[in-house]
Amino acid sequence: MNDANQAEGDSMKITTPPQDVYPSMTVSHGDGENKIAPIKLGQRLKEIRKTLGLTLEEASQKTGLARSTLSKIENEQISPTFQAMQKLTSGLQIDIPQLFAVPKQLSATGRRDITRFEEGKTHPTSTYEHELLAVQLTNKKMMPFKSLVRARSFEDYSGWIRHDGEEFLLVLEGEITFFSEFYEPVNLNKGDSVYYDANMGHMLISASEQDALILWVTAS
Amino acid sequence: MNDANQAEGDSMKITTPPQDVYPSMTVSHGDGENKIAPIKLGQRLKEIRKTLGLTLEEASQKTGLARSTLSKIENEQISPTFQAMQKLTSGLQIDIPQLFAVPKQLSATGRRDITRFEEGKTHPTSTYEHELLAVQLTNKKMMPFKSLVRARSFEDYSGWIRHDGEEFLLVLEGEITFFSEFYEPVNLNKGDSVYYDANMGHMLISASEQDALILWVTAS
DNA sequence: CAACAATATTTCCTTTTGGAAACTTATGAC
DNA sequence: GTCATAAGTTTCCAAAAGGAAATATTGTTG
Repeated sequence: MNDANQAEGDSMKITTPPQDVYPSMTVSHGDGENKIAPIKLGQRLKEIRKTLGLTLEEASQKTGLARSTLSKIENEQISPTFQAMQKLTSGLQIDIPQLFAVPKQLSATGRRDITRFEEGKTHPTSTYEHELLAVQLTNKKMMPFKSLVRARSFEDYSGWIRHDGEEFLLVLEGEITFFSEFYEPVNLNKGDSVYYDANMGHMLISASEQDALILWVTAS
Repeated sequence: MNDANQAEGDSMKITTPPQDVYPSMTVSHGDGENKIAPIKLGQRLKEIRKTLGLTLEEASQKTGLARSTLSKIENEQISPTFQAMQKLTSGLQIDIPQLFAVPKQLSATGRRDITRFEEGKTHPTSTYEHELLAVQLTNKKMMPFKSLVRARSFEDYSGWIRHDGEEFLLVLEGEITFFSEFYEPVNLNKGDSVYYDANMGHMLISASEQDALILWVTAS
């Protein structure tokens, strides 16, 4: 289906998308492989402690965990409870993500995930039917998903939807009414879109008899 | 046994978008800017499960943890072990930092920008006809735009397009062939989407007779 | 609202963790 | 080398987590 003619174009128009769109051009080649390595908690913890120049006894004092417990954790003899991990991280002044930091998330170049039509991960709720896209990639900057907005009424909701980040919404099919905390409701038809701060209360309903289909992208 | 903070529960349960949506966390190591003081792990987990539309039973299947255990974790009756948390995060496809993300409440500026169908800011090039959306908002986390893809062959380009950030693409009309540096070309039809690291060279052409229409969202 | 099904919580018991102390292994001084 | 001391590991037991099944709660249908 694809006769990829790898022919390298000579010199034509360099199609550079609108300037506003592409802030900076960084050409960096990465490995191209994005592996989620298994986390060796104990090992990692030991490294951290050593780096800090602490003995088990000192670490014990700082964290409030017993020497023996620390030893066992480091040697992977036990799996610490969340509670213990909190003591660890606060006592040693490290933050949790650091503990779990997958060594090289940095050069995450070369990731790609295709989601075919209606083959996303669906998550039905009473008012929406969400279809998550690109679910194979984690740690994304954006979260795209489609939603089937059921033809219902305002009363189906118990309050504003509100969450961190910004949201972009595009109507793919149908017609919706978009409510938001600081603005009047607006009707959005197929092709219309709205970009808003998701901390602002918002919600939407299908404005017509049929269900509406929208695309949603969120970034925090 | 149950100091149970069930109080605020009811009126707050709203249909929020899927959880992967809220990365809101410093992914990379680095400083300790993170205040991870009040983590309500159970509460947070419950939210996540709900937004994924899962029952305890289903979550149990996916994670391999017993229903009862999940329940107890969600209700903060036990402090899960690291092992349990790993099962949780891998089973539910969430990543750990996310679990600890402090839902930081920042000033909700309440910005909003509606772009009506075909009323964005157009930006024609030889290969595309871009239509920028939500142009009235500056300093956005995401840059959404539609593009009419005119390019028909590889030669229309002079090389890979490459820029900072991540990109999400959804085919609105027509059919395109998506080329990328580290993968084989793929054909994408209406409704298909792809998410990729924009540092990876990429480009696309219309695969059919007509021009294709796509939605593009970029975040850096 | 009874009856039923689906979901969530609690109980009861087994397995595992966490801690004090005993034990073992470095590291040094003499 | 012996002795002394610090660092790390293992033992043993109380306390807490994890799982199966019972119980409670919620939601649906006639």
